[in-house]
Amino acid sequence: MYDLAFFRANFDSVSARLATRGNQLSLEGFRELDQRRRAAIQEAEELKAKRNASSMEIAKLRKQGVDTADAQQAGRAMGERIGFLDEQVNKLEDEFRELLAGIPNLPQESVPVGRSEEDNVEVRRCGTPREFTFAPKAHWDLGPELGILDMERAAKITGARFTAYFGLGAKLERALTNFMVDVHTREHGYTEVLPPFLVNSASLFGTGNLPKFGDDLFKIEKSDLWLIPTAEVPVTNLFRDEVLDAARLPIRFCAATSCFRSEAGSYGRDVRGVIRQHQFQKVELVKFTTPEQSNEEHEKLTADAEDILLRLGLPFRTVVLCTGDMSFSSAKTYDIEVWLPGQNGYKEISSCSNFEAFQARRANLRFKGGKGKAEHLHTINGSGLAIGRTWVAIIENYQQEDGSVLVPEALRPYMNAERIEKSGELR
RNA sequence: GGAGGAAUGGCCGAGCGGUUUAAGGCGGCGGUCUUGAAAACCGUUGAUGGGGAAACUCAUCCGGGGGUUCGAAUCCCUCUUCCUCCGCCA
Repeated sequence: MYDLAFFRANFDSVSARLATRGNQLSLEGFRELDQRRRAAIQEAEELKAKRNASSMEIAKLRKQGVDTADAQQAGRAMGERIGFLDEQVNKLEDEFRELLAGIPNLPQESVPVGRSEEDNVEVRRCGTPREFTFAPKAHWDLGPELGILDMERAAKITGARFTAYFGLGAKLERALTNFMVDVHTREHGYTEVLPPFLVNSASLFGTGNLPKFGDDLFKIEKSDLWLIPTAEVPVTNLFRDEVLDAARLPIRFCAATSCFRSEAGSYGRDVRGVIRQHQFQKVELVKFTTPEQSNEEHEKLTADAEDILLRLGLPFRTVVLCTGDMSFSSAKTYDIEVWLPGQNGYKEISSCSNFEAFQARRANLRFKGGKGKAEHLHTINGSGLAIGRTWVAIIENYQQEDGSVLVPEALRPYMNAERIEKSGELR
């Protein structure tokens, strides 16, 4: 979100750059609205100044025992007019807020201009997809065969797009979470945080999910609480309405949470397996930085996420999203895509974005150096990584001809097993 | 869930209808003194919006929202959060 002064001063350039995202801004009415707002403010404030002076006068006269009925009558009339004008100003400012809150972030200069996924640009590729000497299976076949994954029973107890894990399958999910959090906290300098999984709507406004994208979320009935779609929401809002000491920046947080998404409008996409679920686990990385630090910290955060894939020996590629494919709040986004033999292609496993001051303005996140004024900080976040999709990548990439799955070296201490084999527990 | 108490600037804290134009302290910043520092002393201090080229000036802000009044940090209503006690409970 932009503040009004910035928007007013830069309307034309903002408008031109937003066009590259496929957004059309209508200039209509904007200047006229602005004019009316300022006129109402001016008249109201002049009247308020008058009323203040008159009240002081009344106080003085009454001390002297003079009758002030006429002055009080005049004051009452002024009060009525002020009330009317204040109401006008509030209405106009609400209109502005709504207008400004609905405008997406500006893409950085380095973001390729494009219209869809097709126009994203690959920036690097690591590891080589394995050559199988047999036909590799997809996880939706392999998981049930191993007795570690049951989607049908999960559909019974809850519904479509939910799943249940058993035995070493459940343990693999837990091992991945611990492994990722350990690497990020011990070696990448992040502080672990365990936030609430439910948030209020002010938090969702802060990250840009509300007011436009409420349909993607699950809401708790009869309350102002929503299930988090990602840990980004509670963690980014930790410092909402606060002014942080510049010396503390950058602040790096790492949070493992469940995530809940309604997936409205994704019918027919990724319907098989556990690629797209209403509930999934994710380790999220969130940074608060100064404007000067943010690009470098964004690159580092992306590398921190990639490091998990390197350690697990999973092939991946990283793409920079084009202007038309970026999310509402982002100024620049890298997607990391892992190789999945079951799909014979790369699939998104992490999305790392620099939001610059966009979320900071909405959530009123500020920092202050020694002498200067408080200014909005920059926020960055990315998955490090999505647990469910990493689970899929391991099952599919490490499958053996006999139907078992080899556990990657890095995970063995967490699994206390070298291999996932058929379990008799689930029939 | 019940009964009480509380919320004031970056922090602590006074004020409880009209010189509050929010006291005082801490912290921060600047200065005096000092070889330097500390201490002491002096000065200074927030946010948002309007007008102005600027100096500056006006308005708003005492948890949020509403009300009473010529005038509200102060009185009334309401919501939120925190504290104490009781009840229930991982």
